[in-house]
Amino acid sequence: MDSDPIPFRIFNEIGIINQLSSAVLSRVLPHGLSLAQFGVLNHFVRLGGERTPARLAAAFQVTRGAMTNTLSRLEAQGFVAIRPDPEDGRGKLVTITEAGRSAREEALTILMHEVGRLEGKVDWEAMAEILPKLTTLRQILDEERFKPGGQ
Amino acid sequence: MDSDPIPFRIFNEIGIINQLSSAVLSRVLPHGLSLAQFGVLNHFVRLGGERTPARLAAAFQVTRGAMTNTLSRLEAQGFVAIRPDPEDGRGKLVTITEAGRSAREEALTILMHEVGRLEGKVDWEAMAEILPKLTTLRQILDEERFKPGGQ
DNA sequence: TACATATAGTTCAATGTTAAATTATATGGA
DNA sequence: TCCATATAATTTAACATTGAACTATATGTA
Repeated sequence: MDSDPIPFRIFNEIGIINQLSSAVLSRVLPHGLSLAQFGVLNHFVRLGGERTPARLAAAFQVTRGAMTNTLSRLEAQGFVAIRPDPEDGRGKLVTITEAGRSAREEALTILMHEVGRLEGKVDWEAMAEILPKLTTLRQILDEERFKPGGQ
Repeated sequence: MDSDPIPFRIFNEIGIINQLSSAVLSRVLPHGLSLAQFGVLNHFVRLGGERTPARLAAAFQVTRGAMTNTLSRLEAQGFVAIRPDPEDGRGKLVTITEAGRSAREEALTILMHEVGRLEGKVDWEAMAEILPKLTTLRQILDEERFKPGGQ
């Protein structure tokens, strides 16, 4: 591993961190929420308004099929409301419900508590410093079309 | 997103980078290899010798079920050889075959080429600097039992 | 020795993802 | 207006993963 080229080592560490963190976080989420589902609720709470499924899929860098699946489950639980787009017969408009807000609130509390377990172990100051570099890398991968098949 | 606590922002960026990078890398891999399969072949080329499935599962931080699946596919393609452990009736011993070495070699070349597309775009010097911090975070998550259900 | 417990590996259902095919609606030019 | 093309969303098959249940073998202790 030490002998691997830097890019491979970076992608490898990132893959493992993602595996470890998402396994735990999704395990503690309430209401059977997945991380993807929580992400959508969070998105709505912070940005407000309505979004088309296509726009959500783009925001989360997943295919529309994946977003259809996520939204169906959220709708089945009553956490989002979906209506036809009055201005585009092909489209739909999604928004969060009150139940969705409550679920997101509860989930956020639990996630914060779980992450709190790492307090004193992880040097979050150091992590804050590397965050911009991660963001830059993410943006480059995104722009470089080093990304899923655009559909 | 800017308003999220640092840990969430870190895990979020890491999740997206992982999604983008693994989607592309697995798409270009030859012989229908998955990243997990490539990882196992790579492991054997670099470390040599034989390993039990359990040890491989631990090394890659996946469940044994997942490793059973990965090894079955590798064996079906003739890329690894699996034999009973002569010293433990429950166990098996896995190693890479010549065909596996060739496949890994070819895959590595293709992956390097794909990553090469990012040359001049990504500042790998900066990435090399954050690597130790990622490694530290990964180790903490690992030790903290902030990890999948141990089985 | 015998039994309780631990460990190795497999199998299964459920979930989330991609990629491709499909249906429905928009849009822009001939 | 008509048609070619683009876009929105869904559906489906294939796949990797988890977590739990299961079988088989080891190990340690009474």
